Amino acid sequence: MRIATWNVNSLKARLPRVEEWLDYAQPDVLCLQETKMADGDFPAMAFASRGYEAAHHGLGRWNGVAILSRVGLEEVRAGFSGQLPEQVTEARLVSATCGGVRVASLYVPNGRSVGSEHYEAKLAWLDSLQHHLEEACDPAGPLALCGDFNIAPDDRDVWDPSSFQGATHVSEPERQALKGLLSWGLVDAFRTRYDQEGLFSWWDYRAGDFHQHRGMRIDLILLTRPLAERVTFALIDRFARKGKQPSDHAPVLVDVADGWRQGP
DNA sequence: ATGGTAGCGCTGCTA
Repeated sequence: MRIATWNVNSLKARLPRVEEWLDYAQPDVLCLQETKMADGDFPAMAFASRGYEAAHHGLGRWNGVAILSRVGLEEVRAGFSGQLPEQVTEARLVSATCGGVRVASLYVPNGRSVGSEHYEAKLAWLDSLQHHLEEACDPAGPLALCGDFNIAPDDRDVWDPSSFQGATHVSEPERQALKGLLSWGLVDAFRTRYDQEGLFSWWDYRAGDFHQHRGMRIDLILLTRPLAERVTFALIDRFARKGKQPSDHAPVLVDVADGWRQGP
């Protein structure tokens, strides 16, 4: 099964690029973030015509997450476990079961600056995600947590660690929150295949950062062990960051070999 | 150079 994630920075602006990418990358499941649209504007037909069912959770001009699947889409849920619909004020998490895998598409708050109220809200959101895992998920089951985590797991995931002193995305509390998710029973799938530095998934639009190789790896696919043990291929598709009207993020994909379905 | 670009939507916010 090929599982992918992509922060598209407006699905309206990016739809032609997403359609093109679906056609050549052929993911079985694609998680999208920052669709920046309400559910009523979601272009479901563009995906249905390619064989993808879709679940979208969006409230308007900010955030917005979706899951596209051509291997089934069941038990769709927006927000955290136990969260009532009226408690969901930002569209940052949607989950569904696709081909036997519980898939979550998530968009962690940016945090803006360390110590700000937005930063505290980011840490609180990550804490809610941790509780969601503990209450609603099973580390022994097939689970894929995909999305824009707005955290670079390690110094090798940023272009220049010294220039990120005191910045968000690399602070110790953020990295500890990510480690908490991993300790629960998740594996950073990309790192099962590559250990080099300088492999990024996001580059600021400004100052020519992409062409200067100034980026960060903040878009992650976290898999429970039954899936992580069967990763055969992983890729950050930098070609999708080039050309006409690219997102500032590249898609990330992993292939998981069959066999994890076999239970005891 | 404390800069720069993109998206939304129409003013300034978000990233």
